[in-house]
Amino acid sequence: MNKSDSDNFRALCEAAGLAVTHQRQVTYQVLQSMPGHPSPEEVYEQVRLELPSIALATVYKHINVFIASGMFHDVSLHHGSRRVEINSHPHHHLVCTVCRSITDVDEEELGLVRREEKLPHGFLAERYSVDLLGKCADCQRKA
Amino acid sequence: MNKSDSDNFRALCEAAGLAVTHQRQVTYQVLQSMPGHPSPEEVYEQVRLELPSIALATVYKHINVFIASGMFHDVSLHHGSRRVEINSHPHHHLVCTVCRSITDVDEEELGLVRREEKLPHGFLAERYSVDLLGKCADCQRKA
DNA sequence: GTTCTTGCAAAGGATTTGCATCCTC
DNA sequence: GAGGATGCAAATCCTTTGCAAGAAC
Repeated sequence: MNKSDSDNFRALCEAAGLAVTHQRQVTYQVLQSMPGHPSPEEVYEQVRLELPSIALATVYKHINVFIASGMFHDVSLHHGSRRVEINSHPHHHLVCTVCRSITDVDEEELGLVRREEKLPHGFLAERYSVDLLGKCADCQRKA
Repeated sequence: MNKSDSDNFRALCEAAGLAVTHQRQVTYQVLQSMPGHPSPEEVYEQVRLELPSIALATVYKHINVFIASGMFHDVSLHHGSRRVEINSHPHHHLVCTVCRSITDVDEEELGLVRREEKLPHGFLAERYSVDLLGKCADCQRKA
């Protein structure tokens, strides 16, 4: 990690009220260097190359505080457990980032239009699902 | 369950190659009657009101076969474990329903436009995330 | 009668927690 | 030095699996 990256990380930690530890710094740097959407296990495997004695639980804690501080995001903001979609009408989801509630919105109600164009990577799309991430009325009131 | 619902369920089971059991029928009917996006636990609680001796594992099996047969869907099609979003550029996801791979697409590349309109339920949207569900090039080739 | 399904208990995977020790601030 | 962070092990949560007994075809 060069000096400016390190300074940047210090600044992020200060803003989030986090202590700057060597382990945290390595986890952060590994995350920045990873392509795609790694799982905690995969991050752990990479971090372990540099810090062989780090614990998986520590990497989990790092990921959790990084996400809580907004340094990274979760790919999926849905609940942790499986959820069954019952509504068979085409619709999308209002997902509250505070209470994680999921509310359906009918496709027409959303006002979202997709121009017919080819998708990259030769991907064949069958349907699409939109998550609008924000705050539900209840959580706005409480804030 | 009235006669036409019951006939409908029989037809769905036949199409999917499933035996019509009393437990399955009750689980199906409970799912149809539930609002929102229930978890397997929540479905189990409801089914248990009618069939006190049903096992949670059975409800899990029911949900799995129903989803596999397309009678219901999963709310989230992402991987089961947590995934970290590293790409900080506004983008969306191509999600393969076969191999569950997730590929990023830049916002501009997607050609999706949202008209500025109010959202229902007083929801305050901060950002939105689109999942395009379909088959990736690899899985199309293999099929 | 054969095959599929159920209920139970046990196993499995993912994630969190408690706690003693160690490191930042 | 006080408070937060680490590593370890155990605990917890969610989900699946193996299997004997029972029900559907």
